Amino acid sequence: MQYRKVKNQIIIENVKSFDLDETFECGQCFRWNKINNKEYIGVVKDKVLKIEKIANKIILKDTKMEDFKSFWLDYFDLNLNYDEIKLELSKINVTLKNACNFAPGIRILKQEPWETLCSFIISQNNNIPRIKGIIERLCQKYGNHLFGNFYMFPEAKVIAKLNLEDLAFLRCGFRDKYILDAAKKVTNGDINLDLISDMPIEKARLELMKINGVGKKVAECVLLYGMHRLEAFPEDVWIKKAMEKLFPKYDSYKFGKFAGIAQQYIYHYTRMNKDLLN
DNA sequence: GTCCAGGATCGGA
DNA sequence: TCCGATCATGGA
Repeated sequence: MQYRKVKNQIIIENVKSFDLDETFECGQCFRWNKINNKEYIGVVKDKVLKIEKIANKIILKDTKMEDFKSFWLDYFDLNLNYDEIKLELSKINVTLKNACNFAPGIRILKQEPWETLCSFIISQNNNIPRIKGIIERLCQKYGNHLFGNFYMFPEAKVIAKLNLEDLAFLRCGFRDKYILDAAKKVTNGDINLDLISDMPIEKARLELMKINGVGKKVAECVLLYGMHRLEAFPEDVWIKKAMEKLFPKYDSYKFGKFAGIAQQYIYHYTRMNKDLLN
C-alpha cells in the first residue's frame, strides 16, 4: 500500500482487502451512505469524508494528509493485514473459507465507542434502514452542525440531560429509555468506556451489560466495532442460525483472536445467500 | 391483517 | 437455568 496527495485528494494505491460496498454495507456501521455508483460519504467524529474506489485505488476526497495519517489510516484499520487473517481463518473450515472469499474486502472499522454503544442499542429488534433513520434524526437534533446536511453524533453528556419526551421524535420505540440510561451512566462515570476498552474481555462484557438495554449481543458489538476487540463475537439471529447450520462442530472461540472478523464474513455471507441456512 | 427486523427484559415453570 | 410473551415502529 502506498499513498500520495494529489490536489485535495489522498490516493491510496495497491490496497488489498478493502472494498467500500463490502465494508460499509456489512452491518457494522450506520452513517456511511452511498451517493452514486462508486462513492460513499460519511461522518466520523467532526469529519465528513467522501471516498471512492476505482480499480484498486481508494480515493479520499477533500481531506488533508495530516488527517489521513493521524485519523483515517487508523479508522479504516489499514495497518492490519487482512490477507494474512483470511489465510488463517480459511484453514479452519472450508465454509469459513467460502465466507472469506465471498466478501474479501470487508474491514472492521474503528468506530467511536459511545456512538457504537448508542447505535447498537438502537439496533435491537430493528432493521438496518430504520436504524440509520433513527440515528440520523438523533444527530440532526442533538449533534453539532458541521455543514450542509452533516451533523456530528451527539455527545453522551448532551443526551444525558434529556428526558423521554425529548426523544419521542426519534420514533425509536421502547429503546428510548435505554439510550437515556446509557448516556447517563457514561456521563456520570458509572460506565467508563475508555477503561472498558482495555479490560479483559470477560470483565468488559459485564461492565457494558450494566447498562439497561445492553445484553450479550450489543455488548459484543460495542467491543468489536467500537473498541476494536477483534476476538469479540456478536451472535445475532443470523450468526446463531449460521453456527447451527454451517458450523455445528464449532464454538466461536475456535475462530481464535480474530473471531470477530470471521463473524463479519459469516454474517455478510449468509445474509447475502439466505438459501445457505435452509 | 400479519410478519419481521444485527435483542433485552421480565415473569413463571 | 430456561422459555415465552412483550416491548414500539414501519416496511413488506
